[in-house]
Amino acid sequence: MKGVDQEEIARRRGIYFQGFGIYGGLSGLFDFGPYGSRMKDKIVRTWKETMLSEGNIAEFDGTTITHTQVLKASGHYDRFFDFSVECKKCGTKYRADDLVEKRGVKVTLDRDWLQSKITELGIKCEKCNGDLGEVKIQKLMFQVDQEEGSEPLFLRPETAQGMFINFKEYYRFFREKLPFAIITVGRGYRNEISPRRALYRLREFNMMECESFFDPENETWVHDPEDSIAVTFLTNEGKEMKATPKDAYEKGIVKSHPMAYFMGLALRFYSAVGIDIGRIRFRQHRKEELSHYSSETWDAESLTDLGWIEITGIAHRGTFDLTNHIKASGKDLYAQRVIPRKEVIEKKKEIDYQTIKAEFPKQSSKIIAAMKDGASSLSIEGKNIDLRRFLVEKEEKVVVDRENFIPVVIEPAFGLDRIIYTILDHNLSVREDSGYVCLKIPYSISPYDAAILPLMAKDGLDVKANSIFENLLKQKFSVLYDDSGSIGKRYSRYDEVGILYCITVDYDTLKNGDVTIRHRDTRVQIRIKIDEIPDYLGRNPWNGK
RNA sequence: GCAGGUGUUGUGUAGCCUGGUAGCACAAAGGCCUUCCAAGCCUUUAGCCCGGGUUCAAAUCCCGGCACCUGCACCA
Repeated sequence: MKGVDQEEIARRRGIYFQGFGIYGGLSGLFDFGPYGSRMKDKIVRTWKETMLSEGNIAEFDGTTITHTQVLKASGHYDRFFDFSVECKKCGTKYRADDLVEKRGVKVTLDRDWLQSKITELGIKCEKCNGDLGEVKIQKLMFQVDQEEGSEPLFLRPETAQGMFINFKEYYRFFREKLPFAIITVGRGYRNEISPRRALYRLREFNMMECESFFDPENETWVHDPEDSIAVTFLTNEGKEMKATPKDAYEKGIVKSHPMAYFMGLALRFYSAVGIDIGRIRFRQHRKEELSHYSSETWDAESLTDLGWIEITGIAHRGTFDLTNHIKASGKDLYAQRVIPRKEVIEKKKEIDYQTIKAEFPKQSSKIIAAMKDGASSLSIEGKNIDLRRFLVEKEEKVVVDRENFIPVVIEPAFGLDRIIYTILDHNLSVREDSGYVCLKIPYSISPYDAAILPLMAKDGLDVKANSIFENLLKQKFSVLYDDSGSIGKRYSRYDEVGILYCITVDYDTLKNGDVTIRHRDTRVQIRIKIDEIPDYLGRNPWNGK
């Protein structure tokens, strides 16, 4: 939101702030404070509820330290090094491997090799023809060193891989039926060259990822795409139109049914956490922007004071990941489909043990061993014997009703930190009359259920308020108690961190046993009985109004 | 990584050019007052990014480092 410095409020109010502050801070690393941690938790909970209510989605919680083989198979390892070289004269930066490759030379990803090739080929700056400097290595993944001499490990650059390599566990869990999906909430790590802009580009970030698996012959989700929320779709051909995910699928804007479905889920989730759907659009990746494995990718973008930022990527990963893990691990990560039952007659050649024993009673074991090794002849007692005559052909009926295939994957990946940034951006508003800031987030992601405030900290009001506070805590409500300063100041304090209800204990409370409940957005107050508070907070009757 | 800019209590900032007690506002804590939307008064807590140099004296000038911000480049 323009006019409000989100970062300043986040820092002052303990929502989020730069990590390692007392040591000067480190860019791209942010911590969540007392309010932010709780909000983050509730956003994650909302996301999980949205996803898990599909019925055929299950959770996975994997490690962040990752086996190197996984990243070699996934292709990350090869992109682990970025070789850059800079013009000494004008400062233009190039990818060293690109420069060499452009000259038709097959590239070896090695610094010294690239350095000598550049010298050998006499490659100069493309802009000013100046001399190029030293080839530098940028590591894009964080490396974890093990014992000296052994292979290093890496912190995962995405949470997805754990869900691919454990595909079979989930395939069994879902009793071998597709489609199903796996979700993970966790951290990923990327060594960004220049992480900046608060929560937008981080080196350690929170992701909520979903990997859904389909039979390529039936790429359909179990429910129909959302048809009640419309947003703008921007295609890679530059077309722009307003549509619901269902429309978009039916009109062929979005090719994949599940992809359209997940767009709808995303919209439902955004709206549940208070993101303004009017400031959301889906943008299709251009051909040259697509990852090498993807045939179709859509980003959900939100409009914030940083401009349009990507908050979710929905990518068609095809069979890329499972295929690579099958190759690299040699393990079975196939799914099976039922096909029309057919009987196949298989011809097999078998060893005729009886004849061998009858003809060569003493050498039979030697002959059999030779045949099992695949020998076609053997010399026994000076005579060369053709072993092929001991093979008899047999026919066998085999019933085939299943076949293997590699499932295709559609991945909706939500960037939690950017979603938090968007939520704050869309919900921080300035009151017109006072100029004070109010964070109008939904109750479901509000950091606390309510604040309990005595009108004044005397005449027993504080004692009464405190007993209400203790009582609500016992009933597992998340509440705060505050008796400092004037009542108006306290209301404002909780408005700014998005707490929806302030419960005030005043002089009538002592007489009548009731309190006032004040609504954050409207500032309207009503009176209810003390006993009714739990029920009221549980029902949240003000939500959505 | 390059270029430019910046670093002063919890937050926002003044002071730096021209060296001499580090100031303001808000926030926070304690008190007085106050019967519902950041009231007032008194009191208090708390700061010059780090290291070195120049100087009688450095927030201020010089050197080095670190960090952050913006642009460019890079990048899921």
